[in-house]
Amino acid sequence: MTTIYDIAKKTGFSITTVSRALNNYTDVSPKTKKLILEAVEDMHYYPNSVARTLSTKKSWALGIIFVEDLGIGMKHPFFNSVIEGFKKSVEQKGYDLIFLNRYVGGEKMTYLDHALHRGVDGIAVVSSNYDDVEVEKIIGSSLPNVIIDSHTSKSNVVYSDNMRGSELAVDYLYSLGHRNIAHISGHSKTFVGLERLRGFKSAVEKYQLHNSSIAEGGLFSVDGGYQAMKTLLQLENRPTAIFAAGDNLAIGAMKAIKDAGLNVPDDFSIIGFDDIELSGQISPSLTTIKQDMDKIGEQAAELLLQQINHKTDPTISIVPVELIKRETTKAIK
Amino acid sequence: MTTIYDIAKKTGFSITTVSRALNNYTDVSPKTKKLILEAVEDMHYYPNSVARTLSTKKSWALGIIFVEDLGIGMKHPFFNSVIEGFKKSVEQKGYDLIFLNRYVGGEKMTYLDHALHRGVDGIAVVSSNYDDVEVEKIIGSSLPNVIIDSHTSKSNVVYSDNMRGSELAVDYLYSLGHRNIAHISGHSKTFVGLERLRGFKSAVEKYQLHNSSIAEGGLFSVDGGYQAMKTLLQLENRPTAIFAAGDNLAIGAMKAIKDAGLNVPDDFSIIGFDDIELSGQISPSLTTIKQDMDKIGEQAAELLLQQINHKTDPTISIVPVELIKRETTKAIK
DNA sequence: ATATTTAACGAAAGCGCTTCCGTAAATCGC
DNA sequence: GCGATTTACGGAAGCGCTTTCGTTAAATAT
Repeated sequence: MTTIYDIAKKTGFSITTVSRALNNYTDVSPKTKKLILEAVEDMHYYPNSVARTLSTKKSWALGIIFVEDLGIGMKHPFFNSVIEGFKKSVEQKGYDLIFLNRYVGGEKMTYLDHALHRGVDGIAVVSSNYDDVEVEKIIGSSLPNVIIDSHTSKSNVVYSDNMRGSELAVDYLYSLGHRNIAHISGHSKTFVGLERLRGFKSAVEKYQLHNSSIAEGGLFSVDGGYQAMKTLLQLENRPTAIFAAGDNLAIGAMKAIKDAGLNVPDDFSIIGFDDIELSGQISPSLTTIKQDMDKIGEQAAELLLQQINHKTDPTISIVPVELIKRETTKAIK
Repeated sequence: MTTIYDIAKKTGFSITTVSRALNNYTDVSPKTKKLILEAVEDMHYYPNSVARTLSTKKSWALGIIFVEDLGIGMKHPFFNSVIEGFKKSVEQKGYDLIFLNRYVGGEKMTYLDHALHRGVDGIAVVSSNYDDVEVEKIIGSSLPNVIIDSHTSKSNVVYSDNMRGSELAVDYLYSLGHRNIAHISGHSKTFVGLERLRGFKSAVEKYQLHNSSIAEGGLFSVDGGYQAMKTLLQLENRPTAIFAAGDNLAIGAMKAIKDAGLNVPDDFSIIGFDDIELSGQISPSLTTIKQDMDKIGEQAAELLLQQINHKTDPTISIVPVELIKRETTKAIK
């Protein structure tokens, strides 16, 4: 491995000058700078980021942790999209992304300790859980951070306009003539589950839809949606439309309907939330509230880098959602 | 930030002894070790991994780079599954995962340079491209590495038993009575595309299916499959079954068939390759050759760590595949 | 001409850790 | 009991950088 010393020896300058040349300091003459840069090229030198980090306290690395309940990790269709958006943004600014876990050398530690140990410049948290103690620690720390899909006033947060999404869904269903609209809700320990439910209730209130029912869908899994729909099917006062708090819930519901010998959209109109890849591919394709995952990732990156660079105050960013009309919704006859 | 010096000062021992106590060296008495560990606990000390890396040359971080042509990054359903498997395995061994890009401080550099710069202990490459010059550099370097889904004799590689997968597919189609089987191939610049094609040809040879045709599906995209199927539909001697080199290709083909007013599986039987999440959810659900992504990730982790720890020779690991029978295949009448 | 500023560079300390080498005290052999 | 090992610890160098503080020579001002 070639070091700054090798460059110094080859060019005859001191390591101080070499370092300065490399970092575009002013007090090094154009001539020697050129000489040094040539040597760098020749010897194929690249600075050791570890050494640099040790002396500058800046690692140019961002930690990312994500807590999700399905146990599918990176396969999570919403989170991986957000992370991709985040990754692209921060990479452009020269940051690397490092996935933090809770093990270091076989020993468990907190995410925060791990981040501190690694010396990351900031940390992005994607967490569905509302009050994860680990996440709380991060929020309360002095390490710059941004929280995605949860809420707190003490840190940067970014999430979709969940309430508005619910309204859009109910508005559309109402405009199609539906008057008995049910909601399959997300788990109440999740921020988004709560928000979407709140939005639903508010919309239902707006239209005076008093006979609307709500079924708990759990942790946004297909199976959760399936089970919730089954209870909805038992109802004597069956809904004609279902707004599910997540696409997977909606897909599960569709399965349950199919298994019951009924049809979407003829017997039930369905709207999901997320617009994951799958939703456009299945048949019938799912009408849904689209979250702009790329944008969420970008926003998270921006807020985080802002805090790192300018020590800004906690800010909150709410990303607009959009109704995507597809085949699972139909005017009532 | 508390350092080893703080612990030394508090306990009255030298930093040498503190360091030794922390690293389970033998020549420190149980008594002082206990004292030091208590102080560590009290002061909430955790070693600075940057400093440690600088002096030990071991970063406990693994780089991961992936090159994929669809531009979807982490959203890639096959790759993200593999990465998840890899991540889980290496995390257990105490390694962090760091995503390498080609930019450092705004300047472009090679992946290899970046890895060297960051001081990772090893690097995993998931690349569909057969002869990416960047990947070649990594393979040729002295940095431990493992290549997923490509082939080389100069490094560790792991991929599915692609040829066998093709055989399984054709075997099954043949057993259902199909005698005119077409293949929608993956791009010839990808290793897996080539291998699956090879397997297809060999199976076709085995059964003497001389009128089988092949359509180029390109880079495993849904649209590629759609286009390929359209050319297949023009054929005067239409196939009765299609084996696609990827699930997305198969899904695209199904779309084309549907758009042509035809039906799967009544008019065409279809088999894909991958078994991505989507395949089980669409309707009709896709019969496919399942790749064990978790296993691929695990194997990659194992080979890489082996090379890091014991400097083993390049080894190749081929992961078994499995036929998953679903609804897109049907016996010919 | 001399005094003063400026430009261009080097010495050395320091970031937080590991580890080689050395040494005093405790333990052992007989 | 005395020399030979062990045991338990500390000093100090070194990992590859950045940065503060000088220093010298050239450029400028007086």
